[in-house]
Amino acid sequence: MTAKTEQRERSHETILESAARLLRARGIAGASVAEVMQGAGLTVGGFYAHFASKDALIDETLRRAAAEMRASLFRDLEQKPAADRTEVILKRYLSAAHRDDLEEGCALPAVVGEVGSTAPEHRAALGEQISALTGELAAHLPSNGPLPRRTLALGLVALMYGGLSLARALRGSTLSDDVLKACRALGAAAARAGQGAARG
Amino acid sequence: MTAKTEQRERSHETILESAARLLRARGIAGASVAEVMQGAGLTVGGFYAHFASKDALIDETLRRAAAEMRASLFRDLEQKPAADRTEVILKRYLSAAHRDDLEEGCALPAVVGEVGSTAPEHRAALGEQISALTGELAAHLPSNGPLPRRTLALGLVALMYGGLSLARALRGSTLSDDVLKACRALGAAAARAGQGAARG
DNA sequence: TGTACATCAGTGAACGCGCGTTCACTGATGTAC
DNA sequence: TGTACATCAGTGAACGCGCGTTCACTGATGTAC
Repeated sequence: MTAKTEQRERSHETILESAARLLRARGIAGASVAEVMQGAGLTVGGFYAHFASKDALIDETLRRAAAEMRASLFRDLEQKPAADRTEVILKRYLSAAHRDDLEEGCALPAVVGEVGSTAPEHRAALGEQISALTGELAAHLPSNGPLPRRTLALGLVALMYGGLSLARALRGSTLSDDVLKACRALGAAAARAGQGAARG
Repeated sequence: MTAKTEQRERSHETILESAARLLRARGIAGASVAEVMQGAGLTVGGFYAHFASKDALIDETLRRAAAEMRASLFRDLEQKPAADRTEVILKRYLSAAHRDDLEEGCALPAVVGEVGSTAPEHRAALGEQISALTGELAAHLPSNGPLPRRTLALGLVALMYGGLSLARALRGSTLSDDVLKACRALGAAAARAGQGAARG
């Protein structure tokens, strides 16, 4: 592999990392091509040698960011007792640290609203990532309750996303902390009920 | 009251209605002043005789839209048995009809993400409305369970917002319907558990 | 190994566009006498 | 009641700005002989 090719791949990677940071912190519209390139130590003009369009960049960044999120959310989960895993996941996702780490946390709060209103072109990429997250979460949930595993997982994804998104929007107030706490409690209650309501 | 004053008030109202429609369908950045005025049958220039800035318009529109949402969400609830009210609320908010009626439904999906990332200037207005919604919801929940009423209410608000927001973003796929259904099921399970877990 | 040419990652200025906001203006309504 | 002037809701063109995208170019790297 030539030095030129290496350089190119390194730049591509750096651009994606810069884009991920900006996407998470400022959303799709807020992550301008110029600023993404500046964050990668490059200038605007070179962008189109790496990506066909801003939309292509966003799709690729979305996929990357979601994969990173899944990796960190489910990391080392086998070490925990099966019965505790749901609560561990809820605690990780709905933590003050995650809420406050705008540049490295989950990208959904910055992206979902725009996909629903002004950026429907990213619907497919978002759908894939929501499916992947739900599937992986379902695999970590104990089975056999009144709620099908996938139903519980999909509901928990919506609850976690909703709670984090609201908590970020309300950052700085006690209401923000209350939202996180309430979602953790509600999620845990639902998981217990959904998995073993018959046990009382 | 003079004809001039009446005209002015009518215009103010029409602008707010147009703004509400655009805000719900396209979010804060997507609701441009020019298009809001056009939707009210007026031209751009006249806007600043009615509002100090776009931010002032958005704050006022947000308050109006949230109040309308509460009114429709809790309408005629006294007619339902107390034990069914939570599920009625979940069904109303997490319905396909609500998901598909972009211009008249809840404004939160179009607004929360932006407030969290690029429009923190509306944090206070949003916080007030989330508090109001949570308070009113809590008042409709039966009390005495392991989860405090307000905790349950706050969790349900996050779940409902999260579910509707995701369902709108994924509009057109079966996944979107699945999200609504899962959130209704999870919300109902949590409410039952939260209110009377001791009963088994 | 040394030279001449080709490649191509990245630069930086320019484009057309839509944005929020401003402002000189118009013309219907309201007021004073 | 009729006339002259004041008010003010709304118009429409213009502003400066940031956006995504294009493109002629530079200069270091790679290739051929």
